[in-house]
Amino acid sequence: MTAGDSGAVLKRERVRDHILQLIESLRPGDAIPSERTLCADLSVSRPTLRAAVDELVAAGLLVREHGRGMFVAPEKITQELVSDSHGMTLPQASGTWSSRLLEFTTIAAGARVGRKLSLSPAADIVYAARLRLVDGAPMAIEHLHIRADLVPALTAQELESGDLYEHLRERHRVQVRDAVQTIEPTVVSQAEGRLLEVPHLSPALLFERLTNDTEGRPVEYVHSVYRGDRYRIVSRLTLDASHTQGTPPETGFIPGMPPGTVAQWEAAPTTPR
Amino acid sequence: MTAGDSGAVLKRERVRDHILQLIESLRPGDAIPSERTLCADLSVSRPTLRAAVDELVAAGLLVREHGRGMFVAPEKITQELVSDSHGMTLPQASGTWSSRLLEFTTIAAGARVGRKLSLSPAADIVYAARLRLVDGAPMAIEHLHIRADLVPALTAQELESGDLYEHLRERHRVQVRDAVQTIEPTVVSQAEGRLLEVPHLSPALLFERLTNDTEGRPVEYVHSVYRGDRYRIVSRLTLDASHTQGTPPETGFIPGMPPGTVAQWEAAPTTPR
DNA sequence: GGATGAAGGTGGCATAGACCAATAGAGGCG
DNA sequence: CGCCTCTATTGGTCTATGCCACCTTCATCC
Repeated sequence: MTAGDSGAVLKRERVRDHILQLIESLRPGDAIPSERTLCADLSVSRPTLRAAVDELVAAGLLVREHGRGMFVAPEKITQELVSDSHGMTLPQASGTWSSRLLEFTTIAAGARVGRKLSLSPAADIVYAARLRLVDGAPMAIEHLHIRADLVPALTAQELESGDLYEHLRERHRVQVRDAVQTIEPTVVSQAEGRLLEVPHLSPALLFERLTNDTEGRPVEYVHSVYRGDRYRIVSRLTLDASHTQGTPPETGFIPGMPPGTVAQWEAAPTTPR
Repeated sequence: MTAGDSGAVLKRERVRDHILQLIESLRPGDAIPSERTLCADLSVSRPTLRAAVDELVAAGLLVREHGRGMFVAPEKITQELVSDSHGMTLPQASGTWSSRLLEFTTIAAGARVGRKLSLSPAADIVYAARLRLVDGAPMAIEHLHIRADLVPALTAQELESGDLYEHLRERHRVQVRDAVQTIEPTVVSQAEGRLLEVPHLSPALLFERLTNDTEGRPVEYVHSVYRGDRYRIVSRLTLDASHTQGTPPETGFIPGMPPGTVAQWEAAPTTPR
């Protein structure tokens, strides 16, 4: 009995559902049987079982601990949305942020970054990689690329403490004004997973931000990866009159965010456990 | 030479980097050597090579086509941020949206949904699952839960065409006013992958939205999964005076989104190919 | 000439087995 | 008694191999 034995009922799925059932009968933190035990119970090979477990780990339902075993994940993040009848209190950003500098050099921009910053590929930029932590726990990896000629005296100290934008304004006479930011989902690589202390291929948010100063010059290009299990974006949407009373376009409307919507953002690290 | 031969340099990583290099020398759509060929070239087993490729597929750099081969992904979504020096034109939402109704029933709310909508678990809700398409291509799966007593005459037709909020207002006398929405990264399940036509475990965005009407009553609870390779969130951030001149808080600031930031959203499906 | 179908290549799924690395616990030694 | 080491267990990685399903191609047949 191998892969494609008619029916499209993958062995992985059967195994996954079995473990899922197992999880539901347990509480967060409880241990589940070892890989080898489950293999025997379900009559599947270990790679197959691991493939099934991989899904559950990626989905955040299970955590693995090398040498110890597998455990039901402490919380399901999708169960956290608060909505207390009237006011809708947001779990406002909590915890104290800190940074650990991973790298800090001045290098040539290169083609890709140069294009984004409207610079020659040979122009110097300050490149810094920071691990951002909340209450000591890793939350994000930030890759900053800043025009070197604008901040010739930028120090490592300034990247490790305080608000970078404030340092830019106070010490370097660079006043940031606006930015364009894109957000998309991604998964963490092995190296990123190690830094963020999450399993390989865990969901994450990828931010790309291009910041301009008051003169319209591109100042920095930031590329960040935020942990998906601890970070979420919360927005309050208000449907304005032009939409609720006007003629909404049949085509081109956006289900996720209705047109004419005014949004207020909060980006909040969610508290663990 | 097996797994942990000192050095922590995983074979997978070496293979991945090799393929990455290969990708960079090619253009989108180009084919890369077959799995078996690469195995021979790199002297690794096929499962190992597949594990490396899995990462690249999950990251959206490579696409696999059963029976045909592996190809460089049509676009690298991380290369699409536009920034034309002055105005910053956004690749505004394009394409025409349509819906395919997957399910449409009236059922009891249950504990979880009931809690979100401030209803008794036994109260009836209209549940609808929709596949949202852009120019015919799957973009998202939406699970809607609407208070049944507010929309007793909701039809399948209304869920398949036009703006739902408009139908609610015009036909059902329900005027939506605001909503709280959370966005977090996730990965698609096997079933979701099939519907969205993306590989299993691909990155995706999970939206949860709770919508209220003008009287403050919760109307609908929506749970949606958007393709990560075709959908992204674009925001324009403006740093206001209170931040650029005031005293930014040392702790509690949010790197992804500076405090005092005014954001204007666009949620844009990215064009394929 | 156009449809048919067999062959070979490709990715997809699964197996069995091996060794490494991290952990926890049992046992021995000081 | 306390510390250490040794061992069993668990997850982590990799190999080698097989079969299946899908796609393309090309030779064949009508």
